[in-house]
Amino acid sequence: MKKEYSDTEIKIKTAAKSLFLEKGYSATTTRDISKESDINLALLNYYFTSKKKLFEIIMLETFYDFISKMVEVYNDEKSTLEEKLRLTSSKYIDMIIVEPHLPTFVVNELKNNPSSILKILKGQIMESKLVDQYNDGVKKGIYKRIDPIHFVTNILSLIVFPFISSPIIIKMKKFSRKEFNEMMYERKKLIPEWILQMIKK
Amino acid sequence: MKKEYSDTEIKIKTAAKSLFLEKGYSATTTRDISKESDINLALLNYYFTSKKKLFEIIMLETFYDFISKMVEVYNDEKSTLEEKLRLTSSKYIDMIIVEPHLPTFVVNELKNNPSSILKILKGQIMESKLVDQYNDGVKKGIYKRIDPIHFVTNILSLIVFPFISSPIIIKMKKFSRKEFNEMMYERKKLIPEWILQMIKK
DNA sequence: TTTTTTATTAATCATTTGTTTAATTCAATT
DNA sequence: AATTGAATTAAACAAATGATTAATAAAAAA
Repeated sequence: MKKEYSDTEIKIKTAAKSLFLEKGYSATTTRDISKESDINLALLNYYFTSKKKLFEIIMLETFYDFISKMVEVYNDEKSTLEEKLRLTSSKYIDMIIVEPHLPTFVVNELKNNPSSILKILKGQIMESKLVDQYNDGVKKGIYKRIDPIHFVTNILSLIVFPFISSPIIIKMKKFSRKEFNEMMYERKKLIPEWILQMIKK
Repeated sequence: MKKEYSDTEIKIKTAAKSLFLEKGYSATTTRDISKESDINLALLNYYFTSKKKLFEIIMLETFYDFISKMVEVYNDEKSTLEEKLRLTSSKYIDMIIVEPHLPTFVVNELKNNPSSILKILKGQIMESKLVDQYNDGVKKGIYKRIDPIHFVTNILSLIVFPFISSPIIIKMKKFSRKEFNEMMYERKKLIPEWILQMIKK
């Protein structure tokens, strides 16, 4: 299934990913990529046929990584709901701090490439162990009965949106990037607590 | 202060806004705009000097509208904190349902045009009546003491992020656009309740 | 070593894109 | 009616861009 990439291909992909993440598809030129990866311009088409195709490969891989990080935790058999919340919050915030352009890239380029890429999602989240555990809690009468989509949406919203709106937050609070990250580290602990308060009766 | 725009200028601006919102700055060409607005290509530069300048005008106005909607409610003298939450939630969701591309556009193009546009924000939110009311609640011991930035961020996250991630939600739940909107109408009521539960001791 | 295949390069092509020019039409002013 | 300035147009320009070609170098197979 997985393709083996040569050194040159990896160089191209690495540079392309970095540029696509930072500037988006349209604002990134093939010459940008060739320069950044230090390969000849023609090699891009030689290996990846077109800019579009190259982008699709990167988009797919990136989105897959983005979702996997969540799905793995959501489907862990041993952990409780609360532990899953803590782990998701922590892992996601760590991941995005390392690659701050990730969420904007994903949500932004997603609206143009919907169905084919979004197939990855099928059932992975709405039929996860986490949602089961939430539904169990509802049956037991400890959690409120609302559509689990709200539960799942809220988790992601509280984790991801602050990164997407980081320019606004940084301006409002006169934060440095470091201070902003500290705010996000704080949220690692806070978000699971908030989510629990939201669902508890 | 406010410039009077001629018919032609309005036609250009309307078309340009629609296209910029949908496809972003780089993916929108001046010929797209000229076609969509049914004006001669040269008129774009005649009235707005350059694509860049035109974009900046639209970006500024759009961001201003986006923020004003919030700021007006946040600074209302008569309403309680709870009423402000309900009104914000309701007005924002209504606004974005009408213009679904708005949030993605704002957050996405914002990272390229930071300081000059973000000046609008200065103090408008963090020194608002809403934040005062939150701080009062903290002093009275009814709300938890956390940095109000979290409070403000959470409101916006729960309202706006679902729209940004609508392709994901729609795919996960096999929603139609109509069903998705109904989910968002549901959230009008839910979000203020959630926020209160998050801050209450 | 020779041959064949693969990888890399510089140059070039055909479009696209933002912008400008010069001519023309339209509207207001004298 | 004649004149002036603004608005509009078609055509063109120069630069940028995605992609291809034909030649060369390197590696693998014979």
